[in-house]
Amino acid sequence: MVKRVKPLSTPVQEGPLDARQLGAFVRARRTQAGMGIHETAAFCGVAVDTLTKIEKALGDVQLSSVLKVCGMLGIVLKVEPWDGQ
Amino acid sequence: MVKRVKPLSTPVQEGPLDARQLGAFVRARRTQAGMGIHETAAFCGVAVDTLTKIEKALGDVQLSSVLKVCGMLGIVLKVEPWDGQ
DNA sequence: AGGTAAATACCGCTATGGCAGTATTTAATT
DNA sequence: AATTAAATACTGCCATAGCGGTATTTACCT
Repeated sequence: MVKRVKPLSTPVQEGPLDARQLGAFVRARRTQAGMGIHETAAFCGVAVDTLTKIEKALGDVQLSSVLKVCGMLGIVLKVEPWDGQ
Repeated sequence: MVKRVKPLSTPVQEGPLDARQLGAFVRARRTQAGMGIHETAAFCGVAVDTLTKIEKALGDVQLSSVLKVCGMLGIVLKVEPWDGQ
């Protein structure tokens, strides 16, 4: 009777990051960690609304919110260098 | 007598991306392209204020603004996969 | 199918990001 | 040092992101 969060598989990114892909990564990471939305939002220091918007790519969000969530969930963002490293 | 934009070198990123590093990448990319702030803001479809905030990491910005700027300048953001690709 | 927890939807309220336009300061080139 | 464009600073307005709290819906588990 203990309800669990169904873990999603890590998406494969091709091309530059967009909001939808970012959301997929966040949701995958969260579910793989077995965490709920409310729990995770509190853990990351953002509102449930905000985390939902990130995961579902609804509307817009602040960069700081994205960085908070990625930071707390251990999602590493990289800029691909356009010249030799 | 034609004033030029002084090109900055591409920064080296270590660790997860933060607002300051992102700004450095954007400014490096813009100056390497020989573009001014006003020109670039218009080209990217954001206000001068917004581009300045991104480059100097002042205050906060919308994710959509960041993605617009990165997209137009050819800056590629990647999520580092946490399991085998 | 029923019970239970997670996810989503809804509600104002407040804070602030985004914008255009202009004025001012800074800095690159001769 | 003078010139001229780029960069920054300032102003006000509007739109909306962020928030907590609660209510509702969805979906997992036995």
